[in-house]
Amino acid sequence: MVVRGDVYDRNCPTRVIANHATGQWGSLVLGKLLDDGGGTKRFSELRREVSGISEKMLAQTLQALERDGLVHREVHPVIPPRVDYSLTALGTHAAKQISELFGWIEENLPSFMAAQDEYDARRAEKV
Amino acid sequence: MVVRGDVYDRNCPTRVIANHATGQWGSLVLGKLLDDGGGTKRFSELRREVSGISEKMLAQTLQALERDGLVHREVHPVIPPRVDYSLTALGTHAAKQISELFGWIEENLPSFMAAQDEYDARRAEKV
DNA sequence: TCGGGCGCTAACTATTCGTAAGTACCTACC
DNA sequence: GGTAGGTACTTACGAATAGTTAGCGCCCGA
Repeated sequence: MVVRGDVYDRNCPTRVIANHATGQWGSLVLGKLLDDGGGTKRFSELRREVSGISEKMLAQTLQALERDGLVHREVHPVIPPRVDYSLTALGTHAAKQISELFGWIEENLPSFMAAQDEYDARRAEKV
Repeated sequence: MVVRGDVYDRNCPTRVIANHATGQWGSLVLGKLLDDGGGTKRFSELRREVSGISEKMLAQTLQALERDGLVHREVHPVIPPRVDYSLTALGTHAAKQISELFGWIEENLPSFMAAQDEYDARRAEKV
């Protein structure tokens, strides 16, 4: 009787949410929003801090995360326009997990690079 | 002097690895490989268990994960062909983090669905 | 002998993505 | 006073990426 998702089922809505949260841009946006301890960030701040993201993808990503209830969006009707983004309780939990994983990957970069070199070397000698 | 990655830098190799590990298919493959406690899984097992993945994407995903040193690939030269995939030490750690996040998302599916409904309702009334 | 499974790969197509521009308004500078 | 820049987006279009289909050589069970 319990309602529980299953990411391994292609028809489960869980998978869509997982993709938003762990996707290329979603994960980075969540990570950056966590950075300043649950504070708020503006659209243009995120654009600058998440290097390489386009305005289109940032807008699209933020909308998906907002719909999933991971991010809170607050519009201030002033000129120039000002919109603040922050993590919800749900979003904070997700962001912490992602951020932890990313931190671990960053620390272990040398191991990954070594693995890649080894792989490429093995490939080269077999050809 | 410390070599450490930065996922927020578009030129850092860390980002590529993060994308492989958290991407749509990579994350699910890692999760499934973790499922049987570090055992091995065959190509066709993964294809069946990760619902919706195509053979092309599974092959591509496994190659990327192998190159990054997250997955170990062992070929048995028998007929019919048999290839076993398993997690490396690096991969096990990553898979645990992903799996934890996915489990949490699965448990909280109702919260996410509620957030989406609320978002959609707000949208509808404003139009 | 016919279908199916094994682990891929190659060719083709649909979908998504990134790039560049436009929007409407304001501030600062020369 | 005219131009350059900043705000938060949206739209249009070409490029990259993902998914679909088919094929490979070999074997097994029906």
